[in-house]
Amino acid sequence: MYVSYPDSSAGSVVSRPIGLPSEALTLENLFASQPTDKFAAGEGVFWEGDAACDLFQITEGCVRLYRILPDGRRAIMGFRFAGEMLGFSCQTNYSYSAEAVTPVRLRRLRRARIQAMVEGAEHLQPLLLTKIFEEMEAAQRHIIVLGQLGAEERMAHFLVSAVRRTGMDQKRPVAIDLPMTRQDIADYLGLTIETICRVISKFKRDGLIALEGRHRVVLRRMGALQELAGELDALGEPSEAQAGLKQAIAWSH
Amino acid sequence: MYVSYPDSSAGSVVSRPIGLPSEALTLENLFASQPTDKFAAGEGVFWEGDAACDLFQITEGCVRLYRILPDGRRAIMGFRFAGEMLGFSCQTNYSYSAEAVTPVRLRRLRRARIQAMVEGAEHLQPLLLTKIFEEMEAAQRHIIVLGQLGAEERMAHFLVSAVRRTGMDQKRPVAIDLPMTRQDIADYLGLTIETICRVISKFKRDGLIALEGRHRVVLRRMGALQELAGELDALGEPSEAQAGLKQAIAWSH
DNA sequence: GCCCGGTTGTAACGGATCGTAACAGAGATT
DNA sequence: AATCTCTGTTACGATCCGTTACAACCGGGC
Repeated sequence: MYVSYPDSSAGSVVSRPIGLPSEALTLENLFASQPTDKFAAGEGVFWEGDAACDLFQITEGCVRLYRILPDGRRAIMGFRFAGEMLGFSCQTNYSYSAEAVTPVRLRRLRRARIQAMVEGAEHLQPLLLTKIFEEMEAAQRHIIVLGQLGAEERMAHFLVSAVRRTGMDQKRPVAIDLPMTRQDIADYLGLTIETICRVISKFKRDGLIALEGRHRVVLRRMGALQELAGELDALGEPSEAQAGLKQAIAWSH
Repeated sequence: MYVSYPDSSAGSVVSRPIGLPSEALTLENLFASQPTDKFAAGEGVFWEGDAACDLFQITEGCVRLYRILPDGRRAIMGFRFAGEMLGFSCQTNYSYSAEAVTPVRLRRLRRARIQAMVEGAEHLQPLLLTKIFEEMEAAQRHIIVLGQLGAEERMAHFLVSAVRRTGMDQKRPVAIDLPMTRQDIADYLGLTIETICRVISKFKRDGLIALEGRHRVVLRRMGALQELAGELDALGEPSEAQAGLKQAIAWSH
């Protein structure tokens, strides 16, 4: 059962379930009441430089975020999977383009709408800050990966990091989907596609991983991979969301 | 002439000049009323993991921000020069250490104090967001430099970027100070000290730069350097502060 | 001035990564 | 099933950058 509130922006309405404490007015709940858009694999969601009017939550599929350099090189800034959000760290205009890697469903929230809601629900502000801080931490980890790690270390970090995001943890025989292409991984890790392939092959030879088709990897020796990755994730990734939230609350109140 | 307000945290007070329009309550003005701390070259200001209670503005000198990896490698996340601020993108705890490169003077603001002030002066919030967005943009540029550019391109970007920060622009014979060591530059650009030296020597041979002692560089052919850097800075660096401010205002109101 | 230590510069070498190209495989189309 | 196309894989030579070693420079202290 839902109730509608008039929205101060553009005459649209905002719905939320009644009977829940106002603490349940989370970003997730806000997104939940939005319709879902569909994108085919390879389709663009928005482009670098577009006015950043919307925030997004991926319902299904995988999205790549990237920038194209003047000379044509592509730098992938990150990936977003089902359940994750994007757009929070952008200013007036998106600082990267977003493209569907797989078929994607997503919900979008107008910024103007969120801004209006913050007026009446102050506890929303820290939730926004949380998201920004999370993206900042991810960017800093990325900087370290690109600046300090070798090819194998980068790949190991990428795999371990992918497992972390799925929630399942530590257990030895974990299988994950890597829906993006090798080229995507290369552009994300600052390497070439051939180096990606070579490293994957080496991991396979050494028994660290096994491949089940192109886009599915079994991580057979998580310990070894984590060691290769340099325990870099241990610095704040698991409790990231909690720490971010805690801080965001401290910030705005 | 100043007036004091009770501060909700720990019995301290907040001062600001009276008689000015409230728009003059900028971060700069807040810092201006703080005493300055002194640090000798090499001295630490704070350490990664410390509770992030303070924001800082450098009054004089240069500070390096870095993280130490488990295996001892050092990743320099950035430098801060006189007039610049730091600490905004950190959560409950600092995500990097800060060390004086040269003798440094800085002013510090307690976070709790700023938070309290935001209550009574809503227009402060967008100023904080601006700073966070600026650091996010810098991080994204850094990611592209480390992931996509070669050694010469990285160095060219570093030099051009340093000129941009001083304010003076485009004019051919520009001389800048690089107070940090070659090792610092190497750890910032993800290269070794020898590669830094090689590239600097090559730039000198090719007439792109001239050296006046170790820590002073004359950029003789800015055009060539900018071209090498891949016009990467053109993507938002000059108007960064304005765009950030504009967005931050939109965000919080 | 002189010494001394740390920083910086130079060179030679080796290894990691890149670029090209040829091939293999999977999925789509006919 | 046959073909086509795109992606992925492997091999090999080229290049870039890291490693090692050592010399030169600079600044501070005596």
